[in-house]
Amino acid sequence: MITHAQPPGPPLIGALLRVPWEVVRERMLAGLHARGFTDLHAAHLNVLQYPGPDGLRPSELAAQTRMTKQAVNYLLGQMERLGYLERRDDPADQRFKRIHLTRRGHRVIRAIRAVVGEVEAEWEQELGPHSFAELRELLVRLSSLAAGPT
Amino acid sequence: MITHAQPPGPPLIGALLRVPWEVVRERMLAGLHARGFTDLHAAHLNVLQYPGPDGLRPSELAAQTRMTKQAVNYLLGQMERLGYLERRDDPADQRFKRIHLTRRGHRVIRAIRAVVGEVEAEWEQELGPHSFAELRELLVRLSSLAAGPT
DNA sequence: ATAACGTCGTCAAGTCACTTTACCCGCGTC
DNA sequence: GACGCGGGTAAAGTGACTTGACGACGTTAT
Repeated sequence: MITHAQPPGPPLIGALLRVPWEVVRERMLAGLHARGFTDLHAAHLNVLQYPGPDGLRPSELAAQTRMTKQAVNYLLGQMERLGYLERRDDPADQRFKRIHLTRRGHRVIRAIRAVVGEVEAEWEQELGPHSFAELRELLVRLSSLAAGPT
Repeated sequence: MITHAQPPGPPLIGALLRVPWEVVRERMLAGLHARGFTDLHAAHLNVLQYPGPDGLRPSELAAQTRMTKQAVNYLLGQMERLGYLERRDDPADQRFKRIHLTRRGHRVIRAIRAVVGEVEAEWEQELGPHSFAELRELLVRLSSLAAGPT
């Protein structure tokens, strides 16, 4: 432990959000590997991020994840080869494609939710049920106004 | 807006932490660019992350940011060339180096805190002072037990 | 004293997740 | 039927890393 010349000041909301978020992210990846999905990397979590890519067009997913459509397609190509999803033609419009999760893909989504559920349970235990419920509700409000302050 | 066959379930704590964190991260970078620090990229924020690298050894910073020391050194080299910091020999032990922020480096740290302060003020306005204070306190508890559950 | 050892910082090469640029292909419009 | 547009994709280039190796310094054992 080192004390600095100038005090760091109060903890910033940036660090306060970053630290738990990184914990969740690491637990997700470790949990997937532990459940046998050893061929998934951290980058693939971006494609699987809530609520999942099933039924979306690649461009929609790109907009949602704030990546270029090429970057998304690069990851989709890998995950298709690994058997997690398929890119089929949209029957209504031949210009579009639709992402369809395979059974394995759906299992991954469930696995992620299970892992996050574990983390939530641990935190609920540590913070107490009341505090944890309050935290969740505040985060819901925060992330809804952060996403679209309509 | 598309409704899916299977309901997405309640919003996961992962997404709830990720969305606001990404907002903060984007605001930090945009704020630095707006204040004239246009030569900093997203990766440099990892080096500057709370409470900042001043006085640390490269290895300590690597451990803190969970990067390899080579990755940290790569970024430190860039930021040294850009005039944000210097790597000097530790006077007590010639094996070590110490990171010293330059004046410009200290200005960046202050700029980041100012930007995050703006975001905090906005969120406090939207959530109300009481709710925001509660959110911060809960996040402090959460990220302290996430970091080291001693 | 000096030799062995353990880290720290760093150089070099390789890898991976992207970005940039460009193109083709359906569909709707003029 | 030519046109424009937007979506998906292929190819090359870039940046942020990882992996592997190594010399320098200080600490410990001989």
